[in-house]
Amino acid sequence: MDERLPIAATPIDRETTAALRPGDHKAELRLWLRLLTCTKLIENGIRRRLRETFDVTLPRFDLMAQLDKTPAGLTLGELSRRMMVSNGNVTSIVEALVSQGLLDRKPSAHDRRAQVVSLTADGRRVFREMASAHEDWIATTFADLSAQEEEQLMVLLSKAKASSRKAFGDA
Amino acid sequence: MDERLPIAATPIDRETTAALRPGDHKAELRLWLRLLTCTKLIENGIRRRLRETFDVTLPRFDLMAQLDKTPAGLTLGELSRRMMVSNGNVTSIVEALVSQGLLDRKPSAHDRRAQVVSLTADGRRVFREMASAHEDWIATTFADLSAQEEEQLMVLLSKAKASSRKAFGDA
DNA sequence: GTAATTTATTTTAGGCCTAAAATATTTTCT
DNA sequence: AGAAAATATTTTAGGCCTAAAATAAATTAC
Repeated sequence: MDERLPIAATPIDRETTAALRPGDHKAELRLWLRLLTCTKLIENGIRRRLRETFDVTLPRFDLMAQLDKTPAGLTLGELSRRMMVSNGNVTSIVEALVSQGLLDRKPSAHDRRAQVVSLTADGRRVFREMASAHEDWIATTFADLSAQEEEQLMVLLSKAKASSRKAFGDA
Repeated sequence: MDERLPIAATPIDRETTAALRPGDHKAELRLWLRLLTCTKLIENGIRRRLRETFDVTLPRFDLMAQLDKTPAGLTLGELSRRMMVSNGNVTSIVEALVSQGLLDRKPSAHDRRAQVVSLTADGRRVFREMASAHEDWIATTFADLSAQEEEQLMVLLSKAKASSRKAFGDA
């Protein structure tokens, strides 16, 4: 038997533990799972409310939100980048919203490959109404966190975001 | 003009500000968007790596992860609840994995309505290999956060999770 | 014990999503 | 200018996802 000190019996921090067992990153795994659970929980809740209250899907709402932030309109490619979904996906969501009369779609002035999409007057009116309710639902979602906790969470998520970008590359 | 004190000029905390403007919850909205961005960033990165390295989809990996944690197997309903996706969705993912020989599917001993799904020996071997790489990718994702920051993030997300559950109901 | 309700799963219809290939246009290089 | 590379979008094939309806079996309430 090994007669040396029982190092595991000494309380040591997690970094050291990880260093002793190079392949063990259970803490990070748990963190990721919690992040995922948290997001899915909120996402599913918002999705349900949007459907029940306004009969709209979450992706369509999200796309409209991007356009509301940019009244001049966005190209499909920019929408794709900002929403972090594929090009083809944006094409079909835009198609649906255009046919509902909520979006306007016109060729770009400078680039004949590109199309600029923007909210119609009706789209803007509809979106603003939904956004107001949405904002309240989100507020309720975080109701049990203090302003300070929200701020801390914001800061930590920013770090996680930066770290992730570095890990996976911006491409 | 109103001659009373210019209350907005006094530095006050955000809670108070919110109370003065009942409909304003921009801070929570930004927090939610950051949470979503962070999750999508990691999810997309992991999805890409799983496909490139193991030619497997993320939902299939996630389902196998649930079963690896529970060697005795799970019913489809339990899988659905734990993965927070619909019943029908689980049905089709299980179908794909069974036909790949990675999952075993048998009627429940006590309940003839239910089916118990578990990893086959091959499925377990394949999953363990993927899980090891996955764990490393996740570790890299959070590499720029200290152990203390990870712990703080974990705690705050737990609070957010509890708050969300309360807001949306457990149903 | 039978009827009503609940629970587990599957099916259906439709929408979201990705990756990869195809098309059209613009930019860059020489 | 002309060829090559890059960019914007669409299309295609296939998988994920939901909601709602349909089955089938178990449980609950008379």
